Amino acid sequence: MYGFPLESRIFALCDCNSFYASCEQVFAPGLSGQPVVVLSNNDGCVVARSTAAKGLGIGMGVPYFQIRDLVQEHQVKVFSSNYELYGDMSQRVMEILSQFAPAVETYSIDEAFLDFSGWRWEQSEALGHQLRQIVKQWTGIPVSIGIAPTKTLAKVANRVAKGSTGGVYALKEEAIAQLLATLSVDEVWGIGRHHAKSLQAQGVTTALELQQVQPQWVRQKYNVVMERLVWELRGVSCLPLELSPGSRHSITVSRSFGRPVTTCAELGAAIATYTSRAAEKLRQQQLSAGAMQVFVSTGRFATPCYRQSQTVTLPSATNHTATLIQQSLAATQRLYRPGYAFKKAGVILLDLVAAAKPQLSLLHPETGGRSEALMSVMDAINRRYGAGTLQYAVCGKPSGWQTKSEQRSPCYTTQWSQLPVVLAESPPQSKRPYAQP
DNA sequence: TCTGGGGTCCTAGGACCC
DNA sequence: TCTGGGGTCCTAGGACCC
Repeated sequence: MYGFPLESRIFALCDCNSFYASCEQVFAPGLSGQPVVVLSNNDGCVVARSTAAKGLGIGMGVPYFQIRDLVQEHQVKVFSSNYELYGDMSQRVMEILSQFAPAVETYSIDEAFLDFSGWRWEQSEALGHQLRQIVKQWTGIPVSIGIAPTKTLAKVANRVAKGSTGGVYALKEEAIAQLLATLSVDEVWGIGRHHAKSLQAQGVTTALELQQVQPQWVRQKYNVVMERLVWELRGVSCLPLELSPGSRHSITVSRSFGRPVTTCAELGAAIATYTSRAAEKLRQQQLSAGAMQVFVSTGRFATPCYRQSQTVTLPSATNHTATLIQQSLAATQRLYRPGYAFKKAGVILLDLVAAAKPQLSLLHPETGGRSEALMSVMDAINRRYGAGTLQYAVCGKPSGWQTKSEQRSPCYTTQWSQLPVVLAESPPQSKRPYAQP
């Protein structure tokens, strides 16, 4: 009806099923087929459910306290999240995919878009099945694969694949309209709660109706993002595969607290810790930040609600922990208001540029991780080589502002200070060298 | 009592300059 | 004293994703 671009493309979306829950099941084979849920950082909400857990009616994002009875009754196995494990498994899956597809875009920790354009439809489908089998065999992770002429349609196809026994579904041109008619508009990739409600009020309730709406109207009423989406639903590819996602635009570290925080000192301690972690990420990626944002807030459901942020332009781009902590603490003092119960805070590093100077980084010799002891050594090094002075010590025993998983984490109980420390000097990356003063 | 964390992109509106 | 328009840059906030 609308026709495809001359050079028609084929995209595949490979999505790991119940990814975090599947990872846990890989390392506890007895749990295969059992109800398993994984909780968010503070053991607050459900962030992944195995198929059996979904079958019990446990919803995504549901607060844990609401399902506690259900968990007991059905002996659901509950895990706190282990992002290092999931990151590692993700990498293994992505490596396998890159061996079998010419171009792979890692879209998220558990999803990748693949370019299948070189193949015919039948070949694509066969390749999908082959890939699915190999990923399962080599990593233990089950995946679903949706194949279609655009990324947005590949998302739709993936939903079908997830529901089918084969785990692979190819959406050909002639089947698009029929499938979209069965999909409600809020289930389309890129249509969130807000836009769905607004569209429904305009009489656009299914994905097919959205496909048939005038792109110009959508652009005027909403924005260019949704206009692209309409074209994509029509089979016209507007979202290319992003193979080399440019280096990060921002780095965030934020947490909600285990209990309400009311004093400025405690709030500062939390923010100093987050800043330290953010600076670490910065150095790992060989970047420096030109600005930073600090934000604090009471609980989302609290009354009165207080939510404020401060953006600070740094005198010069830096990735020194001490300098960044100094700035973040000053911002915290400006943001703090007595009388409020703070439940969350965070730090966002902005205006990232490639770090010009060689950066010193410390890694645990065995695990490659960090510890408080290492962090304080790192601060000492920053003090010696960097410009700022350390005003705040990032140490201390676990307390309320650490999450439950952090409190459980061995990095707060092991005496790593007694272990030898490895000092590595990484060469500068001069893609966009930062001007020397 | 207990409600995640880390990102991206777009737009509107204000400040500022010529 | 009165009166502009257009361009750019920046920021805050909204909306979306997993």
